[in-house]
Amino acid sequence: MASSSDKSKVTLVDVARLAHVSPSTVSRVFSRRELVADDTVRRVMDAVRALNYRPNQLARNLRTSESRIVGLVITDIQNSFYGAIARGVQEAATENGYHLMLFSSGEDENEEREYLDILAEYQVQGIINVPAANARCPYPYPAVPVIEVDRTTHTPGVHAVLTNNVDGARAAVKHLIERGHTRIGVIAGRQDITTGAERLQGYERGLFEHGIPVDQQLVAHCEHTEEAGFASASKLLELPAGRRPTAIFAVNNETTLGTVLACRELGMRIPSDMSLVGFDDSRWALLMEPPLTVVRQQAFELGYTAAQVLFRMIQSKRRTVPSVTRLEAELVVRSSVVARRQVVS
Amino acid sequence: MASSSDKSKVTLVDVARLAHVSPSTVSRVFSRRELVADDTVRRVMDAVRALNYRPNQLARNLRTSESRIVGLVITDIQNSFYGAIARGVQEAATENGYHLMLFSSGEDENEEREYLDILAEYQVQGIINVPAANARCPYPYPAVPVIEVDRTTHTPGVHAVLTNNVDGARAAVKHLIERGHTRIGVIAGRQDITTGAERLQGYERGLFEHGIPVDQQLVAHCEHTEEAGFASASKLLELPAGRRPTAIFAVNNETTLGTVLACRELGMRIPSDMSLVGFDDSRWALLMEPPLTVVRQQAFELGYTAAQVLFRMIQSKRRTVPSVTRLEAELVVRSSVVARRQVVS
DNA sequence: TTGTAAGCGTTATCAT
DNA sequence: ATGATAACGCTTACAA
Repeated sequence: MASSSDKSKVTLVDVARLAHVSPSTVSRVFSRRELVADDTVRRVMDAVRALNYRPNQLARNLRTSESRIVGLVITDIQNSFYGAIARGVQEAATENGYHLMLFSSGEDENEEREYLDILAEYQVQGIINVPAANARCPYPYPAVPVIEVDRTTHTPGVHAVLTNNVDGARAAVKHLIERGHTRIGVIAGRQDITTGAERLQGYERGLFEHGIPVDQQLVAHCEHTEEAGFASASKLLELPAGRRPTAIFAVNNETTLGTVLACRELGMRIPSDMSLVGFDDSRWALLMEPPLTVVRQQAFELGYTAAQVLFRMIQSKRRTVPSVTRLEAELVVRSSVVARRQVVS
Repeated sequence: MASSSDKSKVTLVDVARLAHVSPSTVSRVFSRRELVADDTVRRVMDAVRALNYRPNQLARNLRTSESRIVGLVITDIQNSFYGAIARGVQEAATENGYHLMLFSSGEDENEEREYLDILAEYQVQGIINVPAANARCPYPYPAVPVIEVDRTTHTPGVHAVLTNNVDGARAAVKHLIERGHTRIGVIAGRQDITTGAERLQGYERGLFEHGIPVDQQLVAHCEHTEEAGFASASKLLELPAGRRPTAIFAVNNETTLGTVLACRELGMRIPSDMSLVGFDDSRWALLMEPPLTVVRQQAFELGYTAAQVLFRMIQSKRRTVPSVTRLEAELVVRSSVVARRQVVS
C-alpha cells in the first residue's frame, strides 16, 4: 500500500527526487514525453505511482495561462431544458479536454454579473451564457470569448447559438389555424428576453400570414415561470365566452405548465374546451392526458453547438467574425389541439 | 472609457505601479483592508478601476492553497432529481463563497473516477458525489473530504446524506396494501446501487409487516433508466391474469416513467387496470392523468445538506467523525392507486 | 502603515 | 537527453 495515504501534498519535486532526475524532466514526462529517454520515463512513472502523484493544475495553469476551464451560466439548473443544454456543453467540453464551472443565475442580472466576474477571475478560457433578462452592458471581458446560448443580448461581437424561435412559433400558430382556430391566445413571456420577443413575433407573423389581426386582449405578457403562466392563462380563460380564445400558445415550458394547471383549476378540458400548444418538449408533455402538442427545441444540441463554437474560437486565437447559429425547432403534433368547425370569415 | 479594453492581462503589479505603492499593499487592500490607510485604499482602488483589474484566482489559490472550488459529480444532469440536488449544492456553495465544478458521469464508474481525479488536480476543497453503480475502491484522496449524496458506497470514513429509502418504500407498500392490494410488483432497480437495494428492502419489509410473502416473480431488477423500466414493467404486465400484479411500485423516476409507458403500450389503464406508485416526485407525476401517487424525496435539501456537511468539514480542519444523514421521504397520495375489494387471505 | 523578499508548484528558456 | 534557473501572479513573514 506504500505511502498512498500521505497527508501532505506530493509535488513534482518529490517525484524528481525519488526518480533521481530533475524537476524539468518530470515535467517533460507529462507534457512532451517523446523528448525523454524511455528508460527515464519508466523511472519517473514508477516514482509517480509510488507517490501517487497528481499534477497541480492550479500551478500548471498559472504558468501556462491555460485553465482548461469553461464557464457555463444558465438561469435555472432545475429546468430540464437548461439541464439538457448543460449536458450538451459538458459533453463537448469533455471531448475537448475542458472542464465545466457551472452557475445558475436564477434570472437575476446581478447574480449573473457576479458569476461572470468570478469566471473571469478563475481565468476560464471561455464562457457560455444564457443571459438573464435585462442583462445590460454585458461582457466586460474582451479577453475571454463569450457565447450566448438560447437567448441573446445582441451585443456586437458576441457569438450566439439560438433556436429559430420565429419559425417555431409560426409553425405552432399555423397548426392551430389549420385546425380551425382563429381566436388564439398567447402566453407571450417577457419581451426583454429574446426568446419571448421572437416567439411573440412568430405568433404575430403566423396570424398575419393567414389574414388574422392580432387582438391585444389575447396577448398575455408574463414572467417565464409556472406561477406567472398560471395567472396569465387564468386571465385569458376567464374572458367572456365570445372573446375567450379557443386555443392558447404558451412560449416556454414553465408557462405551458402554468397554463395546463389553470385549465385544470377552471375545469376546462384540454382539448375539448381549450386547445394548447407549448414551446419546449419534456417528459410530462408526453405523459400528460392528452399528450401535449409542442414545439420541440434541440436543447442538447444548443449546448453542444455553443460549446463547439466556443472551442473553435479558443483554438483559432484570432477573433473570429461573430456568428449567429439558429437551430430549427420542430412541431410535434400530439393530441392537445382539437379541430374546430371552421367559420370562414 | 479609459483602457478598459486592454488585451493583455493586468496584474497586481500594474495596479501597484499606477498607485505608487508596493504590490503587497495592493494585495492587502483585497485581503485585509483594515491594515491599510484610508487614503492609500482610495488610491489603490482608483488604480484598480482605471485598469479594470481583477485578481487572478489561480495565482491566489496556488499561493494560499485554497481553491474555493468544490466538485460535484452526479450521474445524470438531465434528470431533474439530480438537477434539484445540484441546485441545492450550488445554493449552499454560493452562501459559503465557494464555486462549483460540475461533472455528470452517466452512471459510468470509469468516467466517475476520471472526474474525481480531475477535481483533485484542480485542488478542490471538497467533493460531493453521487457514486455510480459499482464504484469500487472509491476515494483515493484522503486529502480532500468527500460527501456522498443520494447513494453511498459505505466506504468507512465517508460522510453521506441520503434519503430514508427503506421507510419511503415501506410507506408506498403500506399504502398499496391498505387499499387492498396483495400482489404488488416492484421495479426494483439495481442492487449494487444503494437506493435500489434499500427501496427493495423497504418493499420486502412492508410486505412482511402485513404478512404477505415476497413472490420473486413480482420482483423485476433493472437498470435505472426509462427503457429498462419499460422492459421490466412489460414483463410484469404480461404475466398471466392470475399471477399478474394488481399494483406496481417503481423505485425511481426513470423506471416509473417506463412503467407508465408500458401500461399505455399494453392498453392498461392506470389505476383501473393497474395501480402505480413511483419514487421521486416531478412535474409530470402531477400532470399525468391520473396524477401519480409518489414517494417524494427532498431533492434540493439533499444537495443543500450535503454541501452544509461538507463546509462544516472544511471549516473544522480536523477529520470529523463520519456521519450519515437521512432525510425523510413523504408519500404524496394522488390518484394512481385504486381501492380493491379486499379478499382477506 | 508600508515595503522587501521568498515561495506556492509548475513550465519555458537556455545551457550542457 | 537532461539540468539549472527564471518566471507565472499572488500572499505573507519580517523588516523598516
